[in-house]
Amino acid sequence: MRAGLKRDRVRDFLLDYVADKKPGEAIPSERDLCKELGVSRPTLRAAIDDLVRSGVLVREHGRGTFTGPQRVTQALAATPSGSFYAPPAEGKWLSAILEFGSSPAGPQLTSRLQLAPATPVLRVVRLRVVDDEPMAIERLHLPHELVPGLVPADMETGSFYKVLRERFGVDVRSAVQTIEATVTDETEAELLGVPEHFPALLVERTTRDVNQRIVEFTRSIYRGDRYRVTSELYFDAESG
Amino acid sequence: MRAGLKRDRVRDFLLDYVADKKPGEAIPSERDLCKELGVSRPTLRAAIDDLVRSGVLVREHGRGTFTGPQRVTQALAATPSGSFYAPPAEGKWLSAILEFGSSPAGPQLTSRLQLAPATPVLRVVRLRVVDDEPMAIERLHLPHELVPGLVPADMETGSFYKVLRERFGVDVRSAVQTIEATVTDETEAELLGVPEHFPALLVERTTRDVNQRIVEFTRSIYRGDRYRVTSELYFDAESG
DNA sequence: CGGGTCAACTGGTTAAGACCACTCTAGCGC
DNA sequence: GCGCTAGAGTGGTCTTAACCAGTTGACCCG
Repeated sequence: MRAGLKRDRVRDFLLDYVADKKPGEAIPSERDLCKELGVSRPTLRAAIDDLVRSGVLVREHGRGTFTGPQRVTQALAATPSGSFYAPPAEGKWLSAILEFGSSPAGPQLTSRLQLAPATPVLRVVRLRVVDDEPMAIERLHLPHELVPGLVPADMETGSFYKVLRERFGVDVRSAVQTIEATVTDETEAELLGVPEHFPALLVERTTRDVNQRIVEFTRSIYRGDRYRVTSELYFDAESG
Repeated sequence: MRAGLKRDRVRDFLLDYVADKKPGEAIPSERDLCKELGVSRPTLRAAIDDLVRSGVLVREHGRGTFTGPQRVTQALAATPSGSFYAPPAEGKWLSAILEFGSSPAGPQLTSRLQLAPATPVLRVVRLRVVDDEPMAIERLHLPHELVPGLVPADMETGSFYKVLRERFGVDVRSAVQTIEATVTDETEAELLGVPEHFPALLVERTTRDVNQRIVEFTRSIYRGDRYRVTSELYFDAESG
């Protein structure tokens, strides 16, 4: 109940429901789910809409609603054996922490993180390295109060999201991400070991936890010759 | 009424309305628009939702709804109004056909389209233009037998997928797409009206119909200053 | 004149219900 | 046995009608 919006609670319920289903399995009909969850159909449909948009569910008119063809977290896999979010389990990833410090949010981050301008924000810049080769530069910003006692070493290896969950009880749930093309500036080129004006992907990501609180805003530069975003799209009958 | 869905008519109305507005200008309040267009607020909001998702409009709680920033944002998930194929400003898109012809598949396309090397393949290069501004270069390849009698004019306006469905009975269903960063070469720069070595997105897409047949392989160059890919992700409990 | 308060906007969420369109299947008629 | 049809079930769309939650500015009081 704490989570606030019914739509979000319904969506989370469906995520849990779908978690141990195989791709293509049917979920209960909308009318049944309404009764079971005690919400109206528009609300239920709004929740399903979210999941359809992100590929978790697939609707088929007249037949039913089914789990999507694959796990969402794998849908945007980057080339080197891992998603944009989860470094590969093989453990070859390392991060060199270039900056680590707290300062007021300032005007930019105020809107990005939806905080008051004076709220302390932890800023971390890290260079992500695989097999001694620099791959990406990540600039993370998170409300400092969320992670009291976090130290740079926590972010050098392993999954940061795991640390968030297990040490700070922050349960990351969703993210909105934009990807655009750019070229490296002088600093970025040097850090990544590529020429200046080299092709690169600029990825901005806003991450939320189960309660829809904004957990982090991250702006990353990925080497254009090492990263590729793959996705699978499904059309409904009317898409042009 | 011909257009069918009210939501779509409302969306088209708003697209026209917004067409000659500067970025950041306000549009009428939702309640006023309801009265003016004779639709209910949920319907009106559904239309606005589409445009917000695709970046045409921006909402601000308590203040109003405004026209979005210049950049065209595309949702990675195929939604009726914001797919990779029918971008937001649907009505205003034009395509200049630069090449249009058939030739044997050759070694490259043999694997891409999964055809025999001698199979005739229709190759189309088109420059996509919005408001007299070049936005992208598309190189399409499709098995010629799929679209007998297709002429260049079929691809200059409107939705190509609609033509496929209604004229040739080819029902596009899914696509696998990869996005990477690149910079324009001399030819591309000239066509797109940008400097050489300008940031751009290279998008490759393999499209299949309902029977899992490969319908097309497309390689496109999108202007980096006009395109941005947006996606929404949900994590399940175990994602790291 | 300054400052706080409140009313009137704005968008945000939810409800309950009606009807349409599509899919599948059981059962009827041949 | 085969083929068609009718109905039940599914998602798709739309309406009316509330109420919640930020934002703004006019107004009143000190």
